[in-house]
Amino acid sequence: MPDALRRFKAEIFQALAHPTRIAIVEALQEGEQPAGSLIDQLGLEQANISQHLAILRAKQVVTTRRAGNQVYYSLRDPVLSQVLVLLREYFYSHLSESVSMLDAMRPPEPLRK
Amino acid sequence: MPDALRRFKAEIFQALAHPTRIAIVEALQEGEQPAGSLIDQLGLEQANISQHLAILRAKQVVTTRRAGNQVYYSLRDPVLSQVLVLLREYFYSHLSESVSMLDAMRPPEPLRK
DNA sequence: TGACTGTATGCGAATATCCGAATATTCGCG
DNA sequence: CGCGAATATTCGGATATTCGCATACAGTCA
Repeated sequence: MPDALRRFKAEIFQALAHPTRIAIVEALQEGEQPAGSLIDQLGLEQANISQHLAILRAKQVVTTRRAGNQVYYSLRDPVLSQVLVLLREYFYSHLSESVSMLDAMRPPEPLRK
Repeated sequence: MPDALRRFKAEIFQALAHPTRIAIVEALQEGEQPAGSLIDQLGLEQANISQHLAILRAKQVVTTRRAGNQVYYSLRDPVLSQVLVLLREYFYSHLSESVSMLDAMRPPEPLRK
């Protein structure tokens, strides 16, 4: 039985395991927003954001509401917000190691090839 | 600046985005354990667990302590534990949809090929 | 209907993840 | 040193993610 729970948690983590999707969730913390507004804020390709939204939808992290032309997105449960808050504290409480981890991890695009 | 934070969170989520790694973290909630003990509990290949442990180490989710022959693993910060607790509540509070999501998502290996 | 805005989906290529099998490494002991 | 136990790393192939581009779909308004 707890195996299903573990798979479930893994799915949720996977849904959140991308900077763009985290940005989306953060933006939705302020309240529901139409997709277009998210696209503006994040400044990425419309199709790309829509794909990430599809993932969040599939994992039921967000819910949608259609209003005429637009689709409003919102977080399904504020608990997900809390998770992000916890991780922010975690990040700052281990700031130095955390940063070095990020550095080490993704040679984050060479300044110039 | 918050971009680094988002990348950091994504890395952590990614680290946790696998049932085996969740099982490891759950096991470590009870306290530190040597790798061999984890292998016994989870009943998976030694190499496989070691690979997952390497990932958790790289993302600094766990820390290690060497004692002679063995390597003891422990959670670096209990906040990660709390995250799992929050998700458990989340899971149960949306139980029916959650289960159907799991079903829908991964036809979880057909009973017989 | 047709044109237009907003959103979603399909496809292909580059990259990353996962697992098993084989091989290394490290430590303690005789 | 050389062996055995505990743990780590490497490699290869199958599968999954991510992205850009092109296209499809839905709703509104004239």
